Amino acid sequence: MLKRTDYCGELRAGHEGREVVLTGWVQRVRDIGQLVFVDVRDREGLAQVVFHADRHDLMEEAKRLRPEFVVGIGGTVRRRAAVNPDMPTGEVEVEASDLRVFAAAKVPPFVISDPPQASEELRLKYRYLDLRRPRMQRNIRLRHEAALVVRNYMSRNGFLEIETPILANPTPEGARDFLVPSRFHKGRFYALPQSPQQFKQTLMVSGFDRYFQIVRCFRDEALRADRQLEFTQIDIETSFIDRDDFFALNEGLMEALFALIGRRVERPFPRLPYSESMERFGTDKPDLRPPFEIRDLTAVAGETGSEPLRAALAAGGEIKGLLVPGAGSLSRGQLDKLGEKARELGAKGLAWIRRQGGWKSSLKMSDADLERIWGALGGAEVDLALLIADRKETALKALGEMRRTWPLEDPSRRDLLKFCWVTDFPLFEWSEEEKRFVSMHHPFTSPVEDDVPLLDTDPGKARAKAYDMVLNGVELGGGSIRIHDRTLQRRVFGALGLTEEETEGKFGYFLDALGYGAPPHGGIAFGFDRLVMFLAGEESIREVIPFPKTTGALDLMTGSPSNVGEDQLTELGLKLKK
RNA sequence: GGGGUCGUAGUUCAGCUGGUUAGAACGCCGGCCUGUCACGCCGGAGGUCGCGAGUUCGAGUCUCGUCGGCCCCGCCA
Repeated sequence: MLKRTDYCGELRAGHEGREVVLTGWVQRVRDIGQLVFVDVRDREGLAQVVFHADRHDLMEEAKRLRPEFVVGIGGTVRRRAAVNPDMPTGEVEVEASDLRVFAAAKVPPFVISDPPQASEELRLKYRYLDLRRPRMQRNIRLRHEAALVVRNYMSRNGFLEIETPILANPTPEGARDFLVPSRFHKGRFYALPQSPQQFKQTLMVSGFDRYFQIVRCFRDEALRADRQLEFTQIDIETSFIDRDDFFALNEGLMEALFALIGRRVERPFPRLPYSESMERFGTDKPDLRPPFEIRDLTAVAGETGSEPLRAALAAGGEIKGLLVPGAGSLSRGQLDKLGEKARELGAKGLAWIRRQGGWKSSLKMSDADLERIWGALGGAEVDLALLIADRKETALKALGEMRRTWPLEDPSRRDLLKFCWVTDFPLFEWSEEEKRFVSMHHPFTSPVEDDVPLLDTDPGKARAKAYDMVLNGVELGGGSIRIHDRTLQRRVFGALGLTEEETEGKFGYFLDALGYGAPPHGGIAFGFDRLVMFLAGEESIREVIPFPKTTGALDLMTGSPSNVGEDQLTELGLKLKK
């Protein structure tokens, strides 16, 4: 057995004259007759190996090499006559004196190269080949390094990584559970955890004080570019917590993670209450890169003579405006397109104003009135004002979406890292489907003290001690200060419409635990895959997961999920319908 | 649950208002080539047009269904 001395991708001019042994996969063979060049690839990169005619036996063997053969090569590192500046190892090559073919390879269904020359479908079917691509090797390595940063950072800050069960209880709130039938107790089921929420809070009751875990979570919901059935969270919980200190801790974690890609992070992160985020950006995960935001024009518009605006006001609506810098030269067609988009987003219509070469607007209004609105928005000559008069939520949502998707006039803004905290979320939201309040975050989230009385009178108005960390319009993580008082926890369950029996059945042990001395505590959970995706500059979570499922929830490589035999079902006390 | 889009050599794609023998590039196979590095040159093989019905004298092309990929809405405490 040839024993490797160096990785292919690590050979440099300094290795000149050294006897080396390389192992790896054949990337490409260039046979030019009396001379054969073979590029050999391993996880660190490519190296060129050259076979000369004076070693006839070796060269004949080399001519039989094909892409993806696994080889070991012994030889001497030589400086190249003609340097290849496109290759990190381009200053040297290995003059072969030994060649071992460890394995031949079938012709691969696609060439291993970046960018991939195969559909994602094919890549997923032959994932083991796709993962050989340098880009995938880099992504998976980055994932490892990110996990290492998290573990080191958390441990340095006094946190213990503690494992929690994968076989847990179904939860009445939240996403659909993956169920696991119990063979010992037929008819009863475990559920895979949507998050270790109750366990980590229980660990706080047990006095572990500072917990974290890089942990797999499971949610049986539709898949997306940024969502998988199973995904990984950085789960964190601490006791006796000061919110400012906790925010700083998490900001420090981001600082450490983004240092992996050489990016500096501006701290502290700005904080904005949910209501402000909605008013200014029309979303609870604002992208702070675009340098413009939504303004309220309700008061100004009421003073104008515009019939449609006054009618919207009379109907209880509000008027919101978005001033888009430099967009004053849009064509009528483009403006019509925007109007159509606004209607798709649920607004009744979209009005616009611009002033290049005199006032122009879709609104019939006096110049004085236009001037008034323009002034309220602070518009300049080249800008474009967009107005929506509608129900407040509709107007904000539509303008927020326009803002979010507006192309940035300055491309360098795309590269900015704009973090923020969104705080004071509503505790509950009304579920039309279930005709009851449901937790916006989760049922263990503490209400803001002042709003506790609202639990009985007007639950929809109660605010929560919940927070999200948002980066460039992407939710990286969310958490809250938890309820550590048993009585308050019961009241919240009550407000959610859970009966005494349900509460006892699903959360009995937990309420009991809270009764034995629970410290004030809180925490957060980050989407680890999304973070790595951001670090890697990828558009899909599947690019940072070695073996992901398709959006149809299939594993194209293994064929999972699969059918099971009657025996196996019977043993579990299960019978398939139909 | 809903909407959009795609499916044609091994791969990535082209294929017009339905009409002769379904093309290109890359890859693959064979030959030549002593400094290549997307090597080059010459030659060759390779197709269930995802699958199933239907319309038609005739379907890769039109219709319906179905399977699969991707994106979005709902959903994702």
